[in-house]
Amino acid sequence: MAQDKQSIAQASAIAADDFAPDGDDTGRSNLFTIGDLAREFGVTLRTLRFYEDKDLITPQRDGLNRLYTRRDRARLKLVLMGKRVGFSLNEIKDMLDLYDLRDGQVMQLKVALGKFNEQIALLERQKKDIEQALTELRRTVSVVGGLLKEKEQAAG
Amino acid sequence: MAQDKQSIAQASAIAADDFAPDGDDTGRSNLFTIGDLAREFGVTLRTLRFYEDKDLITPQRDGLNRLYTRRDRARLKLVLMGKRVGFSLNEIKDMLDLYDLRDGQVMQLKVALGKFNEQIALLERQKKDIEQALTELRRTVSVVGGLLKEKEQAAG
DNA sequence: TGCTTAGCTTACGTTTGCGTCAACGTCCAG
DNA sequence: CTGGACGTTGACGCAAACGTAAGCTAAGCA
Repeated sequence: MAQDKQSIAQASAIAADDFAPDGDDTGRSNLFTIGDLAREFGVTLRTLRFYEDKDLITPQRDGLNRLYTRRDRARLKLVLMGKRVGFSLNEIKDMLDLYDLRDGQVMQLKVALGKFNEQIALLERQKKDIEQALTELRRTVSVVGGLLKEKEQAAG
Repeated sequence: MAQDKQSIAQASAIAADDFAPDGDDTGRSNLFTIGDLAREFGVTLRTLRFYEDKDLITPQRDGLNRLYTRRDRARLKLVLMGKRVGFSLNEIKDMLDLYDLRDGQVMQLKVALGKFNEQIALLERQKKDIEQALTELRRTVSVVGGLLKEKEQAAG
C-alpha cells in the first residue's frame, strides 16, 4: 500500500507565489549547498542527487560541489508537494518541463490544473477502495470475534 | 500509490465457514485444475503459480499438472480476501502458516484478529493521508485557478 | 599531521506482484 | 495428421525511490 510511513516532516504549503514566472532572485542568501536544502526540507543528500539524476532539479556547480539557487529551491518545493499529493516523480517532471516551456504561461497552468483534477479523482477512488477494505475488515473482525467467543466458551 | 487498478472482479465475501477447522472434503467436485480456479476467481495462471512459488497454496500433482483441492480453493479465497484488504502476500502467508499450526485454534484466531485490527488502524491512517492530500490538492487547484483567471483577464 | 565534516561518483540491492516471452509436452476433435 | 486448448518450467523485465556501501577529494581546525 502507498502513503506509507513518514508523511510527517515538511508540509510547507504551496502558495500562489510558487507558480510565479520566476522567483525574484535578488534577495541575499541565494545559494544553497546540498546539505542546506536537505536539512531545510528533511530529505537526504541521496534524494537530492537522485532528483538531479532524474532532471527534476539541475543545480549549478562550484567545481564538483552543487550549488542550488532559489529557483532550484522552488522546484524542490514543488516536487515535494507533488509527492505529498501522490504524483510520481515522472509526472512531476512532466509538469515541471511543461512549466519551463513557458509558451504563454496560461497553457501550462491549464494542463497542470487538469492533472490536479485527475489526481483528485484518483485519490477519491483510492479513498473509496480503502473504505471498502475497512468495511470488509470490520465485518471479518466481527465474524472472527464471534467464533472466538464460541470457542472460548466451549473450551472455557 | 497503492490500491490501484482493478479492484473489481471477485469480491466474494468471507464467511465464518472460511475459518472452519477443515473444509468438509467429502463433496463431489473436489478437484480443480489451475484453469478452473483461475476462471472462478478471475486471476491468471501465472498468479496461481506465483502463489504456489510463495508457498501460499500447494496443490497436488497429477504428473506435472496441478490439482487443487477444496482446501486449496479455500486458501486461495483467503489470500484474495487478504489482498483486498491490503495485506501483503508475506503477511498473508504468515497468517496461513499460523493457521496451519493449529495449536488449539483459539490462539491463531486471536493473532489474526490482532493483525486485522492493526490493518484497520493502518488503513485509517492511509485514509487520513489521502484526505490531507485531497485537501492540499483542492487548495492548490483553487490557487492555480485563481491565477488562471487573472492571466486570462490580463491577456483578454 | 591527523581527524572531522561535507561532498563527490559509481553502481548494485531492495521490495512487491506478477507480465511476458520462450520453448515444449499432451490430449482431443476433426 | 494437424490444429487448438490447456498445461509445464524457467527466467528476464518492470516500476518507484531511494538505501547503502565503497572509495576518493578537499577544506577547516586543533
